[in-house]
Amino acid sequence: MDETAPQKGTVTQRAIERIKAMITEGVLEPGQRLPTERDLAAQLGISRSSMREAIRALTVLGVLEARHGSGIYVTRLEAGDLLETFGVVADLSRGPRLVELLQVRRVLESTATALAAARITPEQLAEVGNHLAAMNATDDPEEILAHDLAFHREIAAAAGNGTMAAILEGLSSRTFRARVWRGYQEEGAFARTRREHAAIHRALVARDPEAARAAAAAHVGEVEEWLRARLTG
Amino acid sequence: MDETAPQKGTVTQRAIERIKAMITEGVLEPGQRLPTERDLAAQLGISRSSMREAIRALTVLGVLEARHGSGIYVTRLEAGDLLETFGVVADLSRGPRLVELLQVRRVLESTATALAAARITPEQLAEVGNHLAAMNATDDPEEILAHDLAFHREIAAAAGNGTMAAILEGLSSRTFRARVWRGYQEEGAFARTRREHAAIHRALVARDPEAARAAAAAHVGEVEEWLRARLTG
DNA sequence: GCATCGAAGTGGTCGGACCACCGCAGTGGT
DNA sequence: ACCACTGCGGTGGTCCGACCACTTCGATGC
Repeated sequence: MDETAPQKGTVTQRAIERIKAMITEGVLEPGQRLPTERDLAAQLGISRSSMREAIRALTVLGVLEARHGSGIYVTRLEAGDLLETFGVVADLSRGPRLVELLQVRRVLESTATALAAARITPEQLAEVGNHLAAMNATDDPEEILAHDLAFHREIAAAAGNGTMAAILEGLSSRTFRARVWRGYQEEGAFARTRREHAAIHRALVARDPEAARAAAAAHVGEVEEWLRARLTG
Repeated sequence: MDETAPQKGTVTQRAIERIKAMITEGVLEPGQRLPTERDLAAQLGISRSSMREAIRALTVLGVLEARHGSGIYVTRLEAGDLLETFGVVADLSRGPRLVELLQVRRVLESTATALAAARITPEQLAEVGNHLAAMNATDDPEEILAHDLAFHREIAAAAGNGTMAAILEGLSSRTFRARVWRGYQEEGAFARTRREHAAIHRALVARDPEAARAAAAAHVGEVEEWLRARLTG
C-alpha cells in the first residue's frame, strides 16, 4: 500500500473530486477566488494541462467561473448556476424523451403555478399581465415566443422555489421550445394557447391555486398530447 | 468580415458547441465513434489541448465517453447518461436549497408513485416488496439506506418515465441522502419511515394511484418538514 | 485451428513556451 | 491634492511536442 498514490481513475477526475470536496467541506466558499492554475496543479501534484481540464469541466457544470487575466472563482452556487446544464438535456433529446420532458414540465409547472397563485405579489402579477398583453399584441412568432417564455418564467419565480424555477428554465430552453413549438403553432394553435394563457392569468388574479394548477397542467398537457400524437402517428 | 474567424468566446467553448451541433444535426449518432482527438483538433483548426478540454467537458456532461486506447464515443444519450450531473447539484447544495430540492422531489416522487400504482408489473411489485422486507429486517443504517434507495428507484422505474426516474435518482444521490437522513434517522424516525414505506407499498398493491400519491407526498414531506424546522430553529 | 505475442493506434499525462487580458502601482499632468 | 494615463506583473488561454498506458487486431508459432 502506497499512501501517496491512491490511483483511482484519471488524475483529472481525481482533481475534479478534490475541488468538489474542497467546496463541500467549506474550504472554498461561494464567490471565493481559487489559487492559480499553476499553484493548484502543484498542490495536487499534477500537470497544469490536467488541472485545466478539471477546471474546464467544473466550469461547464456551473461550479467554477474563470475570468481571463483575473483568476478562477467559485460561483454563487445558486440553483440557476448549477442547473444551467439542464438545458443541454433538453437540447439533445429527441423522440419519446421529448414527451417525457414535457410530462416532467407539466408536473412541475402546474405545481409552480399553484404556488404562485398563493404567493405572487402585485408587482409580479402586473409583470405577468404585461407579457400576456404583449404576447397577444403581435404576430411575430419570435416575439410571441419570447414573451411566452417570460410569462412562465415570471410565474415560476413567483412560486418562491428557485430550484424549481431553474429546472423549469432548463425545460423551456430556447432551442428546445423553438423546436417543439414550431410545428405546434403552425397548426393554428395560437388561439388555443392565448385562451390557456388567459386562464392561467385569471387564476393568478383570483389567487386560486387549484384553478391555477389545472390551467397550467392543461396548458402543458395540450402540447404534450400533440407531440405524443405526432410521434406515434 | 473574415469568414474564417468568427471569434466568439474561447476556442474550447466553440469546440464544445460544434460537437454538440454535430450531434443535434445528426452527424454524430448515439454510440458512434468520433474521430481521434488529433483529427478533431485538426478539423476545427485548434490545438489538441483545447480539443481535449472540450471533450472532457462533454464527458462530464454525459454526452461523450472516452475509452482509453480505443477512442471517443457518443453515449446512448439516454436520460440516465445526461442527468448524472444532476447529483452534483444535490451534493453542493446546503441550507435553504436542500428544502427546495426536497420540495421538487416531493412533487416528482408523488407523481411517479401514482403512475407506478397504475402500471407496475407483478415482477416489479415483488421486487419493491423485497426491498421493503430487507429494509425492515436489519438494523445496519448503511443497509437500510441502500434498500431505501432501491425501493424508491424501483418505483420510479415502474412509473414508465425514464427522465423522471433519472431526475429522482439525482435528487436521491447517495451523498445527498446520507447527509440529510443521518440526522433524521438519529431522532428515532425509523418506525415512522417504516410505516410510511408500508403505506406506499400497500397503495401499490391495491393499485390505487391516489393513495400512492398521498403516501409518497407524506413520506417525502415528513423529511422536508423536519429539515425546514432544523434550519429555522 | 487456436493461443500467444507484438506493433500500431488511441487516449492520458507532462512540461514548456508564448499570447491576451486584467489589475494596480507608479507617473505625469492639471 | 486630484485625476487620467501608462507600464508592468500576474493570470488564464492557447499551442506544441514528447512520452506513457492501454486497447486492438493481425501476425506468429504451436
